[in-house]
Amino acid sequence: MSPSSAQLLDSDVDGGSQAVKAQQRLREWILAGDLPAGSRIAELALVDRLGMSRTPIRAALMSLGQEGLLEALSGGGYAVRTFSEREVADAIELRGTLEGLAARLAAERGVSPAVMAQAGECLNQIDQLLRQATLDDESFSSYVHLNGRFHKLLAEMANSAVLAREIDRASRLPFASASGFVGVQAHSPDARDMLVVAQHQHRQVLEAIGQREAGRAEALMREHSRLARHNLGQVMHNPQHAGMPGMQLIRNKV
Amino acid sequence: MSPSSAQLLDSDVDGGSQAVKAQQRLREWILAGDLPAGSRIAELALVDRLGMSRTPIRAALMSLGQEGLLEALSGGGYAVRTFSEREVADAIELRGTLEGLAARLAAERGVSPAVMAQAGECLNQIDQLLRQATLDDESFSSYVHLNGRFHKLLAEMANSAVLAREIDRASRLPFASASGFVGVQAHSPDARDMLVVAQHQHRQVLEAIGQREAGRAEALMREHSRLARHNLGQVMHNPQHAGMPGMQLIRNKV
DNA sequence: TTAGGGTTTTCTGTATACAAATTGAGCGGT
DNA sequence: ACCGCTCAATTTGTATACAGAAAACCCTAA
Repeated sequence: MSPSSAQLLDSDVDGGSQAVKAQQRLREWILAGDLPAGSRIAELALVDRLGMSRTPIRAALMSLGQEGLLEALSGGGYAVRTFSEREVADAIELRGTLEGLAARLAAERGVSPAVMAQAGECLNQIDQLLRQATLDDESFSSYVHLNGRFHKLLAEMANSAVLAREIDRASRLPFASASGFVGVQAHSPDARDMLVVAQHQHRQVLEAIGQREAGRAEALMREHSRLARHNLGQVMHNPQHAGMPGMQLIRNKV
Repeated sequence: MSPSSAQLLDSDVDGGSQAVKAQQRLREWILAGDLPAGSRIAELALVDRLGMSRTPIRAALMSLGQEGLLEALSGGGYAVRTFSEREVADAIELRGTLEGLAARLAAERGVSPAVMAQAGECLNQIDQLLRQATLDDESFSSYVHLNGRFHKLLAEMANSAVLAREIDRASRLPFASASGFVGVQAHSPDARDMLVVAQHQHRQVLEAIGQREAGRAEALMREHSRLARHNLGQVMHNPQHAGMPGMQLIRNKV
């Protein structure tokens, strides 16, 4: 993985600036539920916990605010935001729509053989992973990694910086990301089957892009995001919410 | 208009905090071309020009960076960003896709009669405006205002905070916004005709949403954004680039 | 003349000090 | 008992001072 793109890897190596470090650690805390949701976050408390001055902390809070994890309060300051089930569903739909647009543009404009080969290799590795009848935790972890890589490649296939940027943004919310709910379903009986379906869609999308079938590529990518939405519904009706980073931020009612 | 949403109105009343003021004035300067594009923006120079300390200036720069008007440089700091014609086209396509999603969701979920009435009234006012055979500058200004209002209402019809937020974001880039190119074409001979076409699409979309025709609503909204793209092409091939705020940021070649 | 290296200068990132504003509690009135 | 007001304490927003790093510059050598 490239060091420039701070993926979902927690407690990565300490990023260059204090502000980046603060942003990373704060994001971890928010997703882990270590910060109370709804009430204002006192900056001075973070000064103690993070061991740095208010300046980089304020910068990090601002970034996380524009990222959507924090909401700006009227009187100033920020609070950890919570999401209704429908808001999460909308975020997934939004990501699916953007990825659909990327797939369509990729099909319309054509993709360099090198990138297509990379994506194909990525899918081959997933195929190899799914060859096992039962998957252990490590396999799921590998799948999450490969799946993220495939989606990232797909976003780059459109060769559009603005679109790639926006897809990245929409995938920032952990429950909206491409592999957000994969880990949650890991211990479900039909967990592997779901990955098989997802992988089939991956293949179809890549084929559609290769064949320059723009409409089909877009529709497939949209449908692909429905898997995440399905998983969301499953999870919300079962109290096994543990396992995913940002699950605490999804409030059951109201 | 609500004071909370800082629309496209330049030199609005001085916003509460210094940081907001800095953001507004910097945005104006960037869009007007008062800041050199490409090279690093020295914060100290802004301290002189804005008459405030570096702290709120840095906050404003960070916001404008995440807004897309500035790009973060490797060695730190920011530079005014420029856009290729294709990047602008992509930004328009992105906005159209998001607005299409909003229209589809609005049709699927249904819209309260109150909001539908507001949108209808908005279109009636546009109709009244277009009743004139020739439009003066004030009429175009009114159209821009009403058009922005309609698009904003449409974004709210989906009743999705995340989507509305993203549409607002995608419309921040002036040349990607719904009424970005309207003012440019104001003195074109077929300027009014184009507004007539746009208004027809407005009516069709609203009708589709009212009839719960989700697919049609989405397709119409996407097609509606193609008008902006058409205008982009027109403008890029004619050297009448003056008139629009952020036109300097679109580079002709490379 | 040009390339390279070292030095100086400027700039960004961070810490801290200060001011304005908001929140909360305590108190008095109805 | 409840509502409103005042005042104090905490908190955010801003200004400034400092440290490290990047960049520009100049000087030297080939």
